[in-house]
Amino acid sequence: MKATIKDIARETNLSVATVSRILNNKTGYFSEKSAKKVLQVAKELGYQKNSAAVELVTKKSQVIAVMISSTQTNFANHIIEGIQKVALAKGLNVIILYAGEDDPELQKKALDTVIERSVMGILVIAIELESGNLGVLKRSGIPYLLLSTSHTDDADTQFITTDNFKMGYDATNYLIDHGHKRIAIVGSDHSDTGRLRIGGYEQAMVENGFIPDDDWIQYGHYTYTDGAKAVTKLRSKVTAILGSSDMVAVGALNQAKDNGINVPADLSIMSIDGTELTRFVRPRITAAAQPFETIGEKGVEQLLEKADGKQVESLQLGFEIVEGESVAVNEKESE
Amino acid sequence: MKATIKDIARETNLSVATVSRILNNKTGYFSEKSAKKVLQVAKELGYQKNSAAVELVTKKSQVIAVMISSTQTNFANHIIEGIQKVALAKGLNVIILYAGEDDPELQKKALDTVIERSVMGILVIAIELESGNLGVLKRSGIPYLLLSTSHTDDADTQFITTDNFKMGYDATNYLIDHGHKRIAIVGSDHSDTGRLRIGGYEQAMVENGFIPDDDWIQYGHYTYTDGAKAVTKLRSKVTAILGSSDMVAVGALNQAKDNGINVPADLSIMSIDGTELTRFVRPRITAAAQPFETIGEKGVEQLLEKADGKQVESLQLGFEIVEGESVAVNEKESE
DNA sequence: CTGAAAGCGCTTACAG
DNA sequence: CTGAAAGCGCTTACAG
Repeated sequence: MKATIKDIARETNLSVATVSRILNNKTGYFSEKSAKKVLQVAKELGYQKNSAAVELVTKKSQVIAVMISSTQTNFANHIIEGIQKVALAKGLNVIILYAGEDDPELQKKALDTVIERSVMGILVIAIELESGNLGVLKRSGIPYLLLSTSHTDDADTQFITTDNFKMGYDATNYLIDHGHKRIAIVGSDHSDTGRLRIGGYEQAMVENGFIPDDDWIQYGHYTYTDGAKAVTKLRSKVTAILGSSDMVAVGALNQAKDNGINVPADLSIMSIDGTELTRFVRPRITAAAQPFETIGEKGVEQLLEKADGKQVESLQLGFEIVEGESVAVNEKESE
Repeated sequence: MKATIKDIARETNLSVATVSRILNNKTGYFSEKSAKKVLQVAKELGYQKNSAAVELVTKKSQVIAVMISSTQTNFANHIIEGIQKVALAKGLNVIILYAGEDDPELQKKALDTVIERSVMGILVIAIELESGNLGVLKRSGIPYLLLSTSHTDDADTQFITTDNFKMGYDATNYLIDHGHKRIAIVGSDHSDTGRLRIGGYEQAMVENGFIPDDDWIQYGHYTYTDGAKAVTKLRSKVTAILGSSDMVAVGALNQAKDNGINVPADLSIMSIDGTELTRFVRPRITAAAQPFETIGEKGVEQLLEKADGKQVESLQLGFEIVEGESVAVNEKESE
């Protein structure tokens, strides 16, 4: 039988009101003496507050919900770590829900769960919400923010990402600086994220007078297989590949090895993400490394602002190029 | 303003009792006609039930809580996928909480959160609960199960793991069958899991007449660094290394490469876990592959049994050896 | 098939 | 500094 404040009230000969005040430390509304008694008895009884009751009466929750995709995104963990860190500091609880990335049904289910619980805010990580579901989210009135996805065509929806255009641009320029002219970008999809990365790539190419062949842009879904296929398809048409995720880059690296192509001597490979995966392979992959943990931290901070009724802006964070050994100077074609 | 059943009752000229029955589909307690009206109005009003209220009155929840370690365990995702799959089928919600592995404070916080919400069950993945915290969990009266950790000295606490002893035993025998005699096991800790794996290793060695040198058993915490360090330390004292996790094995593999040691020609490497990580590196690592998804599925099923008041047993699941290219026949010493 | 009523465990104006 | 009371949104015996 779980103890309630009623039990504590009985034991201490105080009212439930006073017990409640003491347990919530409403300073000034109780005496030191009562407090001591109550805390003592609460401990003896192993009292645990009932969140359902608290939330029902206060109509607000101390819970942040995080929705992540159930498919393998190897960076979600890092974002969550950032979220946890800030949440802990602010005394908030975090619950995580898996939702399929492309399955509107599963998205809806996760969303319903979260809305039923009237959490104080929702952070959506790397999920393209189906538009009906985005509508549900909006109408719920619960503050939300998209992390690591952009959705630029909707003014009400803020997001936090790394500067995708600049990552594409800078990474491509890094390869160009190493003497590469025939460069492919592999594994981006047709979402904003993908378009921006490709946009950055194109601008860098064009600024340097290189017009990409059609097949230098290989679309995909940021997967290992996208990278592997591209290598086989492109063969020696390019001297460098920019993978739009670490997974793409590793897929490309392994396929190259399996095809007897030497990385980086015959083919340079670079990636966008820069998770530990790039350190687990040999050669280590040079990457535009996103500040995932910061995305999570800023996410919570912005969400709290929104919950306070403040206007917040979408954020595009910076990044850095972390070098591995997967990019070589292109001797053959350098001037 | 969120709609409640009261609003629906007013609009439909029915009582809240009837509305509640219809919304919960208590067949037999309402007419088709009323049902149609209620459902219609509920939709119009965008009604979402308030879980806090439901849980307060029914005193039970439809939520399974999953506690995972915040440190990098690359297999937790797979277990969670299994959990999600079964939970979805049973109409349960899953919430995930991160808790530090070695930080009793963080464990306590996660535990409190979960107990406050009186979830229907708790699944603890790969966390060694500090004993005070285990006590808290027990006293809460909430059914729980440990996944991928064993805690054999406590009869009240059930767990689901892969057969750790047999994994150590079979993997070692696999290496012995390939002509290896000087074999190290690296990265196990002093928990039950670690002891069992090492126990299996020792038995296989001894049965084949090989007495392990002291330094062939390198303790650790299943980390990349454990693997890397062991390679440098052991040099050519052994011809094969059994990593107690994929991370250990990859660390060993990379350090070997960095030290100019050829895998598998000069050193064979094997691992326990068998996640996708073993497929991302070259050579692919031969591994005793745990059925993580099944662990998750069985976890939910057993938890539900427990919630029904049934007695459940701890489970030790089978596994299979998945071959890569990281183990070679040891020519030099084979008879 | 339907409704009135009690109650889940808590918080918080209001009054003293 | 303390208490009595109302009420959060829902479910469910009980009575009809």
